Amino acid sequence: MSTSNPETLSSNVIGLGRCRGSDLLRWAGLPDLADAETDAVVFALRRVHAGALLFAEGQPLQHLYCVAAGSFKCTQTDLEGYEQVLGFALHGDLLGLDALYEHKHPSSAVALEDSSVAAMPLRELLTVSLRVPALERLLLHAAGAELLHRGDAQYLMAAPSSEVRVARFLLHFAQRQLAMGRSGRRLLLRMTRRDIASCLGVAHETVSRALTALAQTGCIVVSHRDVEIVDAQALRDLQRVTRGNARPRGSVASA
Amino acid sequence: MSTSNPETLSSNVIGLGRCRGSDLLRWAGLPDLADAETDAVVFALRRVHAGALLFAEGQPLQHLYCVAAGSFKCTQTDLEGYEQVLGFALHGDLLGLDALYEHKHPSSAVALEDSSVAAMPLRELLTVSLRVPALERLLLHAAGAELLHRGDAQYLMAAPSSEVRVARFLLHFAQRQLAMGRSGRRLLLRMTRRDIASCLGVAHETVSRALTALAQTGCIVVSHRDVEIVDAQALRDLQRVTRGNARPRGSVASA
DNA sequence: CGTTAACTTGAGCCATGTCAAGACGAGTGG
DNA sequence: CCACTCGTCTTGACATGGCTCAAGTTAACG
Repeated sequence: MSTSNPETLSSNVIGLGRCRGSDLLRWAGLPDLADAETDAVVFALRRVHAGALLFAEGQPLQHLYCVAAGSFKCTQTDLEGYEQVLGFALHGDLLGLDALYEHKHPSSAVALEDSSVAAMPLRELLTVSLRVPALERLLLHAAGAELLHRGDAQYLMAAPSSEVRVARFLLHFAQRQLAMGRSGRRLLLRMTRRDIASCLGVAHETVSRALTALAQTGCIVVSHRDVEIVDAQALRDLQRVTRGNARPRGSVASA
Repeated sequence: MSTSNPETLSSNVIGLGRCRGSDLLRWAGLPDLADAETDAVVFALRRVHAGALLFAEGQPLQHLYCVAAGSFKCTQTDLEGYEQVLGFALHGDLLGLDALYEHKHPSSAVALEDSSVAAMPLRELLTVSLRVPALERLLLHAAGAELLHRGDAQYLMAAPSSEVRVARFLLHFAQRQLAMGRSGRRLLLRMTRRDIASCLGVAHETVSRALTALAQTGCIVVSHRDVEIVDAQALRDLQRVTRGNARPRGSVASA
């Protein structure tokens, strides 16, 4: 185990049994809505060990979950058993929203590391949210955020070249890390290359090669799942490159 | 218009200036929630001509819209001006939900044909939904549906071969047509090949070729934007084909 | 310390993107 | 009603990026 920095880890909530509605609002990016009323609403925390399933495809919707600590991958399995990764959930993200249609989970959530979530019983949530407008706002805000993430994912997958896809993925991930107060340079990818590949719609070998290629240009430094973004601008510039003019031809862009 | 059952067809609402909350519930697939209370809630209908913009990227969120008649494409434009198609909205779908995060539209909606939408002022909606639980349910149901669509889109884009992507697209489209009471065999694609291509993450020429290829196998009959699914099972069978065993031609004896 | 999964790297070939040209259809104006 | 124009769609030719298969290395875990 290499992780030794306890301050970024929200170990304080892990182990405690519960959290308040106002906590969720803060985690989700709506601190202004936290008040005495939402303080009064409490939810149970639930630990999920690395690799464990939070909920599975096809299960009836019982709870919505809010990521308190750790991270998850959301997947869908097709008839042939191929696992499609839809996205990754970090601190403050809600899990299970896509089950609101039909009240049945269309996707699974698997913890990528030891994590904890706030479990929000749907039945209770629906009645309480009528009394507490802030909770309704939270749900809609989170749904909007989730839709944004999916849109971003489509944008990632639509990139013309695999190298661009990986570059966009890293930038996107850095952006989210930054939004939750962590470093936007140092990325700890908790998911496997295969997960990333599935999410981007390429072969996992291609992700490997793209990372190596990006590292050779000096944009990033890669060490296993530890990625440092050295030159974010260079990464962004990559995106305006299409197949045709992909070759930098040794032209050193005036810096 | 050939459809002769006036209940499913919403041509009656076109031209009329308004519709009721209970109408929206029925369109969205929640007929059981329609009652006197939701009958009392009225929204303005708004006509949108073919090719016209319903809302544009970056605009502040004023209304959510529910498609009463016609269809729309949802797009996102990146820095270089490339238009990414995120999906298509049909009768009963809500538009603008992804703006609930930040109250700013991250995507645009363009009518693919002469259409009409119910305009739901967000401010009013948020207060009224506290009184009328059915409306809150509608919002969450629609958000779930939208998330499902996005997930499906990712699944489409993740297919290994372009032929499979197009096959999945057709099946998916047929499924949605069927869900709203139309034929699941006869598809009228209101969008251009280029739109489909963007949505699937391939070149528009590739969509053309894939359609031709599928037509040659006899699965479908294509005439311009009019597609008939002749053998749905064959289309589905295609999906279990990966690149390696795509052409099970006379298996070549290992050289 | 042994076993397994994850990751990297290489080689070859096919699908698909790019470029280009032509056919078709819809809409417009005379 | 026809001629004209523009955008959409189709088809072809070619180069190449990325997928498949395969082997080797490293890290993780019991």
